Amino acid sequence: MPSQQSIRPREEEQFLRFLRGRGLRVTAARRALCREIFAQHGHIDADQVHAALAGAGHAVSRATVYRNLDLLVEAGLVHKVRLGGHRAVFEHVHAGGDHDHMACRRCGRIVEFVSPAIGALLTEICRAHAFDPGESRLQILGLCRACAASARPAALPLEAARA
Amino acid sequence: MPSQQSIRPREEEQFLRFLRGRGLRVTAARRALCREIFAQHGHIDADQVHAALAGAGHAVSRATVYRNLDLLVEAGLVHKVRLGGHRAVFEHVHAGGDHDHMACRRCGRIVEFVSPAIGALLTEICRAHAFDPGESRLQILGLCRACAASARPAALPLEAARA
DNA sequence: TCGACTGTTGAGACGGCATCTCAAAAAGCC
DNA sequence: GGCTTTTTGAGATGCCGTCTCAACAGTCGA
Repeated sequence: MPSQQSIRPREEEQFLRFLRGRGLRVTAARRALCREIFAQHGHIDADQVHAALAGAGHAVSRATVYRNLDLLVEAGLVHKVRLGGHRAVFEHVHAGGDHDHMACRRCGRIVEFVSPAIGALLTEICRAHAFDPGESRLQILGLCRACAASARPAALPLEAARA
Repeated sequence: MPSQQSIRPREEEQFLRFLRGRGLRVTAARRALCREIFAQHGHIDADQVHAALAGAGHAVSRATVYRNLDLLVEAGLVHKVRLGGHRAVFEHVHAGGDHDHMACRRCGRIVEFVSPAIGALLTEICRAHAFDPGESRLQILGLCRACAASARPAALPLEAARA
């Protein structure tokens, strides 16, 4: 059984390898950002990364956060997800990979789900339309169990329309 | 066979009924905006609506366009779709309804597709997670047939990662 | 180890899209 | 027509993200 400690630095190692492979420089900001991202659980947005870095004593500018988040995405270590068209959130790419999201409109909670069947259907659909798929986003916006329970039953009936 | 003419005003009627039912006022701007939206085909963004109204001699402010597009969405006559996290586009809610989108990263073309199988899977997934679905967005970003053909074969390999 | 080269950073300006503000105008009701 | 309330327009504002450019700091060769 591998020690818990050995897990975290692995992504940093991968990132450094990615940087060197590209001829990019290994800077303090990049290491700190990578470490901070992988110290977080779940989904985190650029502002939260910015704040977390400042909190950890590694204040960097917003521009640097955005630039290096993009690098982490390019390195394949992090996914960028836009839920609801607003601010983007970032998440670790886990080994299991390939999941989609349900976001609660009320409390903002994000739940991940996996459906290999949907992936297969998408591949089929793209083939049928001669469309070369790069990336797919599947999001369900609605109410999580807790918020649905506390919502007034007939206040704002959520039409089941899919957009 | 119903005349072609009878089709378009139907949405305006529905919109006016929606407005009256809500105690909202029927204004020239609202009628013009509704008429302009349903005179367009396919997807149209707020700026295009704004320009179309100006072109038709019914200039209204951007704020009014946004406010009333939201009303059309609330009325269930129009869908608001965010593709790629950028500017939102609006489309008529057709009778067939319930479709998703493929957007070409190069030329911006939007192709709609329908997959009842995916709808059924989503319903199932939501039930499994006790999640009350309001709306789902499924988008595939990639290259349309024409753009894929003209793209350099191995220039920017599109990773098939799903985010 | 040192210096030079070149990529990276920070601060703030900037950009796109959307929303907010508030006085003036218009709709609806009597 | 007069009154009340909603809607509108113009522009400010906000949010999220990107760009600019001078100063800084990795990296590499000598």
